[in-house]
Amino acid sequence: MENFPYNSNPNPNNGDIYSSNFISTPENFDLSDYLFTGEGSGDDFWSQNEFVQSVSSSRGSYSNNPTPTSDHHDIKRTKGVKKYNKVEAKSRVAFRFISELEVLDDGFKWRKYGKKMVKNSPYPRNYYKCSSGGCNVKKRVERDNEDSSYVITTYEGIHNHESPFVPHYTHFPPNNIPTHGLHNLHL
DNA sequence: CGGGTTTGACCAGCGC
DNA sequence: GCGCTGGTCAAACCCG
Repeated sequence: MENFPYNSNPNPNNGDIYSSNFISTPENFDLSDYLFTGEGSGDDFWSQNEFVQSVSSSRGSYSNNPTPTSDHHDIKRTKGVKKYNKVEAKSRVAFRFISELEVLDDGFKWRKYGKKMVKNSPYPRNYYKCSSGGCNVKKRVERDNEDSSYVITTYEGIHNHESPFVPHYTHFPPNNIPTHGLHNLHL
């Protein structure tokens, strides 16, 4: 934890986003680079459109580049590879911040399960799963190929448990996260 | 020895 | 159909 200045816990199940220590080094973290994404089904916490509007309208450097991967989620699997179904949607949250370190210590335990070189980027993308049993939250970590001082971390899913390291804060409704938090905390 | 990391392989989706 | 790309698995490996 001491290697990373932010105690950011993006889990919408707790209120860390509103906690005073959510951002402890504002000079390194531009909240307008702090992205919320949802799935396209419209039934989610935040639809993709809501995300684009609420974030890109204020600045949104990634508004034209929302999390680019296919929005599918595991339902069943064949040999070695999961099959996906868009019907099952999960929330997704993306952060973009300046850091020399690529691993954001967010209070959860993550197990790395893959590393992949991605097109149009000299930097690999790393894949992590929450190592807590029964928790299917994943995150992807990659460097911004346009500005390697930035690290892009994308969380997918919602933890079904509390952070083992971060105290629980007051509950907040997920619907309140995006614009409200952005504007209140804008630097 | 248990848990995490590395890395090659596998598969699905997509564009052509 | 084919090739490319992204996401995941899992065996081997590493480390405390």
